[in-house]
Amino acid sequence: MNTPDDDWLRLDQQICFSLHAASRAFNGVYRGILKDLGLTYPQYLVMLVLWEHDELPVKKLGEHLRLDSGTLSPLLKRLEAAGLVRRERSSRDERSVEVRLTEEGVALRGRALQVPRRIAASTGFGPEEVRVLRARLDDLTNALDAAALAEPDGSSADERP
Amino acid sequence: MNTPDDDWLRLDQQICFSLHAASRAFNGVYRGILKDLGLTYPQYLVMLVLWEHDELPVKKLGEHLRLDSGTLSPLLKRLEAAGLVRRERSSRDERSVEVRLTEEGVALRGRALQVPRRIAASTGFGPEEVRVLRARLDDLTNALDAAALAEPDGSSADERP
DNA sequence: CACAATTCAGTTGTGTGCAACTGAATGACG
DNA sequence: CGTCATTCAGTTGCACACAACTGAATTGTG
Repeated sequence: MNTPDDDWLRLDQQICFSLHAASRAFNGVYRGILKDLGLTYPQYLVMLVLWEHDELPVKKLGEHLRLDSGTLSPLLKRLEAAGLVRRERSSRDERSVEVRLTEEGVALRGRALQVPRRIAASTGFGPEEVRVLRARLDDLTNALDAAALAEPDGSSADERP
Repeated sequence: MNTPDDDWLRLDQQICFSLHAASRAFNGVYRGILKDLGLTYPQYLVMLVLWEHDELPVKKLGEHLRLDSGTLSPLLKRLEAAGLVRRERSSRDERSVEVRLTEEGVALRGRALQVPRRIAASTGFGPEEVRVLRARLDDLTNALDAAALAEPDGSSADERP
């Protein structure tokens, strides 16, 4: 059972495509539902974090979402333009920018409460299935992240002083 | 255990984030490995399809990958600029454009054969685990696609005057 | 205290992904 | 045969993602 290279390539096509497609399909379903709130999917992710924390520096936000400032900065500017968040440099540390919800941003949470319900209704997934799926995806992410750290490319690594 | 709205929102945060993060982590691992081939992840997906079919109109390519011309046209132009594919309008149907591999494109397959092996090595996933994961992701995609069709949105539609 | 290394947000450039549109070619139908 | 709808690739505009960089603030070290 050697599983020749050709078969591996075919299999890779399938898994690559499956994950890519699943991600985009998920995005698409949320897009339709979030349109009512005037949010994109990544903006919704940011708001979910802020509804939990209420006030957070950009750095922490990025750690929660695994996103860097190159993605977050313009995104937060758009959320600010929409009146949902306010950004102000920390007086403690002038390098840091605190992101906090406006009243409008807090109020939006009320309307967002129906989103998970609509998603669940759309997919027919119950809380248990969601939990299982989430666990598997996290396993995958952890494996991939570990792999990315272990083999950043070819050779020249040296990441942790 | 009625699972109040607040808990649903928290759960939604987790599954949203998990899928989003998994997709990006996957992308990141492939990015590192595909850099050697000079391909991006979506370009690799296109090449995988072409290695199977050798010649395909843009339309069919889009059906295989669930991508539309808005995404494929510029991507294919880049692959053409890289010398991997050639695009020529069909003589049968002047609306259609046939995409076919160049010799270089065909040759790249040889170097790509090591990609799945390196991915597998990076993640420690065997063929069986890959198959199971793929099946779950396809289930998810099918559920989400069906949901997207069933509930395109709700209000301002007006798709065909 | 001075000065180099680090941390942080932001900017720039490239490559998707998708909606909406354009324009050319084909097909359907009276 | 002529007109109108449909099909197809391509373009435009917007919003991520991410790498690489900038510039300001802070920290660590001597």
